[in-house]
Amino acid sequence: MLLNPRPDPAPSAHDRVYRGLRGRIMHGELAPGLALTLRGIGAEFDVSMTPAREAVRRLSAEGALTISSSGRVSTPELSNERIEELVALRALLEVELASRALPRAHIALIERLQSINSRIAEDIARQDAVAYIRRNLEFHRTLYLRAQTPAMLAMAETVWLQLGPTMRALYGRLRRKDPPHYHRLIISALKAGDEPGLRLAVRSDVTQGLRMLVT
Amino acid sequence: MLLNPRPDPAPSAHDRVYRGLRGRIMHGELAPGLALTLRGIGAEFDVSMTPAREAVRRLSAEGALTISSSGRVSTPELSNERIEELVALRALLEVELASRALPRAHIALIERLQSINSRIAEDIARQDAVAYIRRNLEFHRTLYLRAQTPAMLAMAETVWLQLGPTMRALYGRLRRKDPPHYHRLIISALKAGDEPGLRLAVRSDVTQGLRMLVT
DNA sequence: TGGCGGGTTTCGTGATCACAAAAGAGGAAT
DNA sequence: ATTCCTCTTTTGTGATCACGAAACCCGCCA
Repeated sequence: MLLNPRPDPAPSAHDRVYRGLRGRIMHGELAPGLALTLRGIGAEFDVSMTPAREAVRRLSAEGALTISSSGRVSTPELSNERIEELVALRALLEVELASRALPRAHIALIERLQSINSRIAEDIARQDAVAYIRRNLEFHRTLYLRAQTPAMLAMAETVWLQLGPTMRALYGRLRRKDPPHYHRLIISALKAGDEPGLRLAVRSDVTQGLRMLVT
Repeated sequence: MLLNPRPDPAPSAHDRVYRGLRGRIMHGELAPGLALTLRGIGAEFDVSMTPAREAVRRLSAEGALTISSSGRVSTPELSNERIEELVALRALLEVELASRALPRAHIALIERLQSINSRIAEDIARQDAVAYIRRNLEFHRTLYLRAQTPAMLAMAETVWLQLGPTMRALYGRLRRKDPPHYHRLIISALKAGDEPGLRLAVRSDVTQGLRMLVT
């Protein structure tokens, strides 16, 4: 028996479109309020309208896209109230995820987090907002994977997805020079096995950018 | 200008299908592991396969349906680990929702909750599992609506949706005779403005059924 | 009695098409 | 210069169809 030769020999068309769009939205490559068309998406991924529509509908179910009453598709423009709510959700879910990951966080994981963190510093030096967002989410996901709670992680990723376009608008405006301070606090708390400190550090890291978002 | 005469003159076909299936799943009218077909769904709602497929894909994105590698659609059969995780998510989200609703809970709301609660007692006496589940969720939704946090409420409903078929299997097995004890505790805590008591009561109510679920 | 083939039916996928509604462009009237 | 109207283009919706693969049924063989 071959071990995992290619478990996905023929990925379906709608899944390719879904994954492609999802990545761009989550990583902030699409500005808020950007209009999309089914035919355009289909042409871009070289498929017909049918799989494009399925991908769009799935993404709108996850809050990654909004569909107007007339069916027009666009990236969401979030109100301040909704942004605050989504940040509160991030805090709620991610504090729990970090807390559950803590007892399973070995030294190898911590080293991996430090490695990601140093690459975040490079992205900041390069002023690459998209790479920064992607790497920042990789930092969080790497930690939360250790919680072994896939449904909870999926919910957190759904929140990231909804905040994607808005985060781009934020970090494009923000001229950051230093890597995120609270990431170092998270790593320290992990090393020390300090759960209250970890919860506070994660909450602070998630909440930190909120002040600049609310205009 | 007419005030809200009929803001929805022509509901789209896929939305009708989506809402119909979603209600049945959330209220436990479909057993876990039940197989569905796109053509069957289309025939039932009198539409073609296209809107049926969109509705199914949206529901699978929300975890209300599972799609096998060959594309077959069925209601999910949850493992014990996933059930525990979803119950933990319910506790996390709903405790927060209740806490946010507390300062806005006027007497009219509390009376409405009591009214729903007494109707739950009737459903129990009638041994009507579906009505019981629906009314129980109505109790929780009525409270959480006061939190004025639509994204958070939507996440909680998504969790209910995923647990729908499993809850049916549980409450069908369980021969309950008394209305849920913790609902009375929730109402008492609301009356007293007792936030810690409210959080504990909600958490207990959500967690209570778990013991029987895990075989 | 229990497992194994082979043919048949059923099913999901994705492309295409007709239709209606919405958006956009461009000019005329004020 | 601005508003309004009309014609054209663009867009989403839903039905239909061909195709390939998966599931099913039923009889055969051990």
